[in-house]
Amino acid sequence: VNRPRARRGEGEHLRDEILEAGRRLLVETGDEDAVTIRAVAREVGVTPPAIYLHFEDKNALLLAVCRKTFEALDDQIEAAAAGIADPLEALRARGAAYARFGRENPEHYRILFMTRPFEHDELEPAEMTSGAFEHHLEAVQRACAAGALPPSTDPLLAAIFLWSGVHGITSLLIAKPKFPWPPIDELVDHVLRTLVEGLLSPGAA
Amino acid sequence: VNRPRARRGEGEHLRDEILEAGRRLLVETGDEDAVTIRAVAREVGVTPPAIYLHFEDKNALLLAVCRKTFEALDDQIEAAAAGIADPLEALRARGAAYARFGRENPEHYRILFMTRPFEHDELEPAEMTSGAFEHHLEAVQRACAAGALPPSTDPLLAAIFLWSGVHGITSLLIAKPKFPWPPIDELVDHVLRTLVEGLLSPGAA
DNA sequence: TGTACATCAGTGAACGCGCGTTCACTGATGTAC
DNA sequence: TGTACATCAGTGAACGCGCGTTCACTGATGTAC
Repeated sequence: VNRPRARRGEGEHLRDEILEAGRRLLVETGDEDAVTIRAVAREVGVTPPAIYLHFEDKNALLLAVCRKTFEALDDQIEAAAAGIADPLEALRARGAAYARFGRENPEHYRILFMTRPFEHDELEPAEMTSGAFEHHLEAVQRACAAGALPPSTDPLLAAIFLWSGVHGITSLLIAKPKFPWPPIDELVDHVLRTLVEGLLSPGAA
Repeated sequence: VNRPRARRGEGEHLRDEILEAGRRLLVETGDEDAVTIRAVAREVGVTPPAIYLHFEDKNALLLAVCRKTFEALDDQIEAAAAGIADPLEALRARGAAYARFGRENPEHYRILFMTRPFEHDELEPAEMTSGAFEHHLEAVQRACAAGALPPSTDPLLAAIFLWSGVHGITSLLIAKPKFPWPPIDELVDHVLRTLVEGLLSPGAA
């Protein structure tokens, strides 16, 4: 519970340490409720009131942790799809990256997509997602423009369909770890392919 | 905080009242954490220690509430599919009933499918689901037997695919109420139809 | 029919705990002169 | 170069709260004789 005090201009440094400690607590305890002001302070090696120098309250702290995580998710998806020319392949790669992120960071995924929205979050709708959904929608639109999806396809509906499908398997794997799942990699791959098949069917307007 | 004491054999009556109060708290507060021993006792009109006459601890109480809810979900799905001859229609009707349950009982759905599994739950895997997944799997197998799905279909994979797809849209609607969803009934219907289209595609082995 | 007594559903008070948040403060860092 | 002083990143103690759980108890209900 001892640590060097920051120099004059280095208040921001502690802010970063606090965020990182919040992230670490989430990962190590696997419990959103474990991220308390006091636990974070303990983790950083600082007294609880020091947190308030950098965050208005507990909610603001959690919100900041989430925003950081959203950026990481978006980055990983963009990186996975970069350089893939075929638009359907790109959609599958994006979905695979999304599912992988969820399985590698289950507690972050949980807080992003499986918990009740925060109380005072005017930023939920779009700002909060750091544009990840917009990027996804654009990828679907590119597939439509390339003629890779049926002409009757509504890009927004198709994008939501894919998102909810990938989210479905990702979140079930997290929520029901004891369910007798078949081999998980094959399962996720099968789901991704079958989802895209559904979009390709001319029956689904 | 006054209520008539139960007669000799009527201890079970209070047990039911406790479960019902737990369910009500979940619905009214919309917060799993609001279901505390003390809050339930307050709701029933009894002192906290009285809860322990009927449940070993807080976990056992929550578990009992969940089991009750699982039964309700299973019942509603079975009722929705009863009397539908066409096996694909039956699958769609089951999915629609599942999604409806989630939207009408968001907090129950959350506790059933979106929260961390409890600590000492040897019953998670199958007993906990009250056979709901088994019933779903049987419905898929009937569709296979009737030749309504491609012969290469693996019933277990197909059942998980449908479950995760319906769960996906259901849980996203609950977790992201502020997202600019298109009209919800049409959206859910579209997702259900497109999921089944995916299964029908011969490409998805 | 009457009475002593066992049963058992529930009470009331208390325990120790960790939480979010506040407040007055301290003491090293950098600056003005 | 030296010193008084403002700044500001943090401390330490305390607040009131609700929680899960325990323990010794009470008092109406039903039963044995």
